Amino acid sequence: MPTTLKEIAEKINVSVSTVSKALKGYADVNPETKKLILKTAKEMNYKPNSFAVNLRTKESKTIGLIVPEIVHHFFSSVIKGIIAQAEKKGYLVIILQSNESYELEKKQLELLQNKRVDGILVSIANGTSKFDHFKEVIDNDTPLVMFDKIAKIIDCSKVIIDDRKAAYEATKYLIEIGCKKIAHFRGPLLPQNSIDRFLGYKKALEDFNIPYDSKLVYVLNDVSFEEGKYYAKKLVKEHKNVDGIFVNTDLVAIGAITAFNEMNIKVPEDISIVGFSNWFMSTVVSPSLTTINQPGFKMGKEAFKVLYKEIKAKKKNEEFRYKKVVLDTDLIVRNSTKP
Amino acid sequence: MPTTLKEIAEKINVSVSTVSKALKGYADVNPETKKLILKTAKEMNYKPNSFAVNLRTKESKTIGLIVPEIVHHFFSSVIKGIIAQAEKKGYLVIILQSNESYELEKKQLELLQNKRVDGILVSIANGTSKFDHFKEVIDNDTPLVMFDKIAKIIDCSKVIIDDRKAAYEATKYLIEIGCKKIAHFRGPLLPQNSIDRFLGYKKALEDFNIPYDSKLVYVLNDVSFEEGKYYAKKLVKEHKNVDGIFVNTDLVAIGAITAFNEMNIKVPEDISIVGFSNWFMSTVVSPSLTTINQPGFKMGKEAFKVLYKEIKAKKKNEEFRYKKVVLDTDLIVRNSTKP
DNA sequence: TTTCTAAACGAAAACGTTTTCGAAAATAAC
DNA sequence: GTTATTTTCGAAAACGTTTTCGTTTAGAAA
Repeated sequence: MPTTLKEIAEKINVSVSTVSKALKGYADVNPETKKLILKTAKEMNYKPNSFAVNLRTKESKTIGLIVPEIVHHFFSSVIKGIIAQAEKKGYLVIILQSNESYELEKKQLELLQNKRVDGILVSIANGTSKFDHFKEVIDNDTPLVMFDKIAKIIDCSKVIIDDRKAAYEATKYLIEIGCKKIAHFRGPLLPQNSIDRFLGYKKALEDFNIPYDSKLVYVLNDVSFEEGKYYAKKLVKEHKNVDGIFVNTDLVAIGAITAFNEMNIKVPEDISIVGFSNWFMSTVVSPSLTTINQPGFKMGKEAFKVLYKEIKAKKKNEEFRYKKVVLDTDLIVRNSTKP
Repeated sequence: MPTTLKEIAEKINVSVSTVSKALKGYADVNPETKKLILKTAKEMNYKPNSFAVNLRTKESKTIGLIVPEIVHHFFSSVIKGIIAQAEKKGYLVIILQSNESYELEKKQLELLQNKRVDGILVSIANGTSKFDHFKEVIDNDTPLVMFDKIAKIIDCSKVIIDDRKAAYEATKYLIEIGCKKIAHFRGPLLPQNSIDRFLGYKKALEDFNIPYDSKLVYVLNDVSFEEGKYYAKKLVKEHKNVDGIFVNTDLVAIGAITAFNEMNIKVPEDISIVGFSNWFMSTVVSPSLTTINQPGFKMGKEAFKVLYKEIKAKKKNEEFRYKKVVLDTDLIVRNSTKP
């Protein structure tokens, strides 16, 4: 039903080639005929068939994106940034969610490659400990950029924050306001960022001469509100005099606050809490949560920018060096930490 | 670089047609040769070129999705549902956000059509008051399904909740617990769902013989936390003895609660508040928010299911009747309303 | 006049698949 | 042995572009 080059060509008695060239601004077409072609193309409401264009040019102007979870303040902010930046450059974004599962992640990576997207953005699932599926993508010459949850072992471009430094700052702040016994609710064992946040926490303790106690570190599985509640209760059962917690994620910290409220343990008077990510929710919870601001929207934009450059470079067969972009974070002090 | 049918064919001295037919399970190919073809295809790691398949079959196994905003608990739940259901059927989802803008929405609808997606899911922007761009899509024979924020005037399939009924229930509950003077923070004037919620509120007042006062209805613009705070303050300045508010959206209701907390107005003792949507945040705010549960994930799944049927029907040239799916909501009582 | 250059156009191949249709070979029916 | 049928295969068109390369024509240069 939609108009094709052929139909335009027949209507005004020129060849398909000439129509195509006129539309694409080639020099070897008479200004008069060009004008005529443009006019009739508009009249006939011509829209290039993207399927044919894709086949011919071997690119789809589409990228793939895999995130562990969509219903998540940080990731949805990243997604928003990616889509916004991609649209500026004429790219569309196909989104998939791995649900923190290695199997799904692997399958979806194949899906996207079979669809022949021009590039892939990915934030790695918690369940992923093998990384060959990423290597395959890179070997297949599909540009790949990792963001937020990355694999150190894989050689590709990355857009991240300095989790270790941010965690250090958070813990340091707890120490500075006078906390003596500081616990840590850490993320699962595998993801790089929960490792780094843990290391930042540990380093801060060392630097300020607070003995590190592995019993004060609790390992979360699904990083949920419920787990925050559960481990807060567990913490007060198992330890006395804990006066500070650095928590891997806001959602968990909020769960902890809720538990403390229920147990009539005063935040921040009895215990100070620092979260991570600056979810919107953290301004709303009572007491509001001191946390590390993690710039999701900006991370999304940056991630696409890096990917875009790789796509362009690959197209022109240019040399390309992998980039590592580290975004700034900052500590946002609210009411879950004593002054 | 990737293997093509031709390369397989040459390797084992059969024609391209035979290879294609073997791979697609046609009956007219010898079991022996079929086995050989399948084997070599696997060996050569053959993956069909989706660009060519798209061109040939005139379908992309991809749908488009336009939402007003991605960083939004309800919409991200819907997105999750859509992607999950689409993946089950082998479809991928391209996501765009209109930012509540008519201009963007229109442009993005064209974008998706030019990309020749197999179908489009859309939730209408607040800024949209003309609907011709949707008519065009339908006239172009692209399956279109609206969800949540729909246009009554456009004849197409829709997946919604009964906003009017839900709002009626919410208001009725406020009346039943003894509220006498009930305000309403309504959404913008254009979207159908804020109209319907307002009408439900009004009807409940009438049915229970509470005089309707238009001055108690405040019209929000961007439906934000800040607006919730702003109008809560405005409300207490302009009116005495308001003892209940039905708010268009949880986010706004939470803004209102925050404002009341700051003003030392007790919720629910002085004033009861009911929100709408059941954002996760509503369990966390203090006091937790009584609200209407709006099943986002399910709505996403249903919306895709309806679209899928239309795509199939169109492909087979079958007759198709537009569907209207209405999902159940329920009132969730928490602590922002007195018992 | 002849030769050369430039402008304008079109033929055709190519991208990789799907599917129709006809042909050949093999088998069955008579 | 002939005819009819089934099985198996491949040629070729088609999807709609893009782009190379050759051809024609007109004008400039000699």
